[in-house]
Amino acid sequence: MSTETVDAFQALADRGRREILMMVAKEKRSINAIAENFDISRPAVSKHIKILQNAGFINIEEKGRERYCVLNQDGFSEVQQWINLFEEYWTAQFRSLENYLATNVPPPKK
Amino acid sequence: MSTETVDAFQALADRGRREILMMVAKEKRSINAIAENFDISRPAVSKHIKILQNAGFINIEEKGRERYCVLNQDGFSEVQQWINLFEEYWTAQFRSLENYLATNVPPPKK
DNA sequence: TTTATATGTAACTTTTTTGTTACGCATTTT
DNA sequence: AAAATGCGTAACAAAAAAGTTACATATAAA
Repeated sequence: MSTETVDAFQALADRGRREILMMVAKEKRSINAIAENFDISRPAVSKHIKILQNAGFINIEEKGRERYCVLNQDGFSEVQQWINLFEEYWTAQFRSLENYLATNVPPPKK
Repeated sequence: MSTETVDAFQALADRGRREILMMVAKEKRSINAIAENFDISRPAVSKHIKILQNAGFINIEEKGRERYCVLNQDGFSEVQQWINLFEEYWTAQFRSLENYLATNVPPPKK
């Protein structure tokens, strides 16, 4: 795992990482607590978490020898913003459908 | 490229594929027209497009020997829905911040 | 009917990702 | 202080993804 990924979409490409985010959304969890819920080894989970952290999806709260993961909105916003770039396209599509219906389909008689 | 990917997030993991979507959002394009805008070979682009199609991001309109790519909302919706799963988390976060401010920070004197 | 164009696909090679084990280093616990 | 716990990281191995070239096929143009 090239743990230095910073790309939000690449970070989400892995099913396991998405599951980690779901888990952490339910409640703050330590790295080991997360690893217990997966089949893969703890070091592997550790790397996934680093990737998620670098991509801005989670923050780490250090507490003694434990490190708790909490969600970070940054990564989510980045994805959301990208999705929003297409907003214009869909509304244009919708308007052209609307227009088509208005000119080609007779209105329902009440 | 294991062209059979169906996972929306995996489909978006590749920068080039995201760029293809942006291009197609601007205007309907044939496979070759898309390939001309990339450094990679046409067959590589062809595979990317198949992946995007399988993941529900684009539809193909066949027209003679050409194949035009147009956006398909399905893939985008899938991503959007996943992002929305975390809605609850952020509103809870917000409410707890609100609550903190209300109980710990004095109101500004007008 | 030749020739050119648009595209798909198979067979590989190269790069990236993902995962593992082994080990090190703090911080708790006993 | 000694043992146990929580975690990071280096050094691989295995698997998946991405790209290439070579070739096949169908449609359009000459």
